[in-house]
Amino acid sequence: MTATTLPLARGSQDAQAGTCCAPIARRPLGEGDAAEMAVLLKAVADPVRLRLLSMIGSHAGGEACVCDLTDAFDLTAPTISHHLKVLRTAGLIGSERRGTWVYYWIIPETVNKLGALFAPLTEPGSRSDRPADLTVTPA
Amino acid sequence: MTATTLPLARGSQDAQAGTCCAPIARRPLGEGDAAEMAVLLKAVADPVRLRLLSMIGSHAGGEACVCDLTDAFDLTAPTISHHLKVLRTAGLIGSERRGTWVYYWIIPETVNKLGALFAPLTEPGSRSDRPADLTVTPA
DNA sequence: AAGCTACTTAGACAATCGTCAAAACAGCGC
DNA sequence: GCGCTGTTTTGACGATTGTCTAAGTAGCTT
Repeated sequence: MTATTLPLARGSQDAQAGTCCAPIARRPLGEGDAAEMAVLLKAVADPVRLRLLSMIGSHAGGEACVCDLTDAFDLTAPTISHHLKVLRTAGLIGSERRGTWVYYWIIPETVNKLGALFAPLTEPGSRSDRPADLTVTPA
Repeated sequence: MTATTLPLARGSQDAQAGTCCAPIARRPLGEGDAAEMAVLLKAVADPVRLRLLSMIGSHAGGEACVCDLTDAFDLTAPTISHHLKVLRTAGLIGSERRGTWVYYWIIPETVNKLGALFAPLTEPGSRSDRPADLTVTPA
């Protein structure tokens, strides 16, 4: 099998690649968008998968073979393979077999969705620290 | 070797608030940093908690009481309370009781850690040749 | 104080997750 | 072909998670 591309269909209003929704504190996340992003987040919410993703993304040449990854962990090969499958199913990485080894690379569009979700709000004049006070007088 | 594996959890060396580590594809994530970020990500890797966080962060006044949040879900109050506790334990939100109601607000420093981790990949050609000096606006 | 509302804690349950050992699959070299 | 190495699949196991009901705590109003 070759590089997998997850359907991840029906993003609400994502006309742009690498974006699903507005930053988390900009506007309430819709039910569908939340579900979609949760799938992505579940895939990275594991220390092993986080390190795998990071090792793949920062590896020279932009890709890494499984043999490069396994030694860094105290886990069996099937477990590493399982984690890679989770990342691949989520659309975070792609894979391809070339001869003996299988290579993995990051799919930046998907990673960028996460970055966009937690993008800092640079919008001035809004809260972002402690609650104002009991005086809730909106402008 | 420097203190790469500190027994006390405390984060590697983040003098910078709202930042834990370099972006995920910049350099391999350390074991401790990955564990720390995974805790944060697990807290957010749920559609209900994602929406809660978003509803709180985007609520007028910068805070929301539980009564504002419960109606949006088809879940019992204890379940909502449980999810809020998970978010609060992770340091993503703060809470305070004022009279009858309990108010929640976002802690942006923690959310920014997630944003920094998935910061967009800029130059796909050059990696790890710079010591990752991202400077987040200190609020 | 008694009753009411808002919210949290405690305990239980099925479902999912992370891990492993064993087996299977895919290429390469002899 | 046969054996060897690299990677994935299968099946199983305990641990964790999301949800509920029931009961508890905190504050207001009478």
